[in-house]
Amino acid sequence: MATDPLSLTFAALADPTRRAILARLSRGEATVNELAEPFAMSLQAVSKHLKVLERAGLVTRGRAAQWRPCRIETAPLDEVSDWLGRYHEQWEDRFTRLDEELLRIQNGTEGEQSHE
Amino acid sequence: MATDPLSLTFAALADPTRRAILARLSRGEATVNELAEPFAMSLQAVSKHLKVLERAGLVTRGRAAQWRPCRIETAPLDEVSDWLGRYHEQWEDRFTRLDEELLRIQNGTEGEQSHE
DNA sequence: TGTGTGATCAACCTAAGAGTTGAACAACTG
DNA sequence: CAGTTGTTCAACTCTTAGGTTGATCACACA
Repeated sequence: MATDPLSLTFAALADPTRRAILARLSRGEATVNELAEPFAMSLQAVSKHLKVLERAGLVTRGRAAQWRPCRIETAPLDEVSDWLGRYHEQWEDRFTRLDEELLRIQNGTEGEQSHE
Repeated sequence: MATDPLSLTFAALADPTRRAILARLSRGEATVNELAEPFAMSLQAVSKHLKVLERAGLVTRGRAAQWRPCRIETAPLDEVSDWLGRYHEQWEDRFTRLDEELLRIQNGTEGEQSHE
């Protein structure tokens, strides 16, 4: 797998379990046990998911006695948002170009159109 | 891998090559050869990347003689944007709660703070 | 000090991702 | 028809992701 930050973030988000963990964490900190409770998988599996989220910077963990409270971090999501944003501009550009093309077609500059 | 739409989209985006392909396609349609040209990998590898993008609905392909022109599709990116958006609201909520907490601390309602 | 609890580490399995090469298919072109 | 070009299919390798179980570590508490 690619190890650049954006790829790590996207990869971390490409799993429903991990997205559910983030959803839970967005409502406040939680321990590994609390996070694992809703899932039909072992605690160790959830721990691994947390590691993936941690590697992507989406989660940080504190230390309180034998607990490791997990907290969501928003910075990587901001990066995703930025990335999306750049595309959104380009979509608009693209739509603009499409509009122009449609105008050309409507003006009869273009020949017949396929129906695909 | 998970096969729900959002997971497919995130997984497709979790690769720099595929994001570069999308960047190229956002500037207009392109053939497989054109898309493969900048990369130091075989044409077949790029073809596989395109399949991944296609499965996620990020790319559709036409047919023109022996060419298969690729076109970017924005719908899945909109889904990502929606997903992010839901989180963004929650961040704001969270920041609001943090602000409240900071106020409480500044008012001396809270005891000493750790420096973590 | 021993014991229960929270969490991770280690080893293992299976499936899938990402790349390769070689062959095959599809459509234009001479 | 033969050859060339664009693209995909098939088989193979290598690595990693995601899950399991069992052992271990870290801390609290009686």
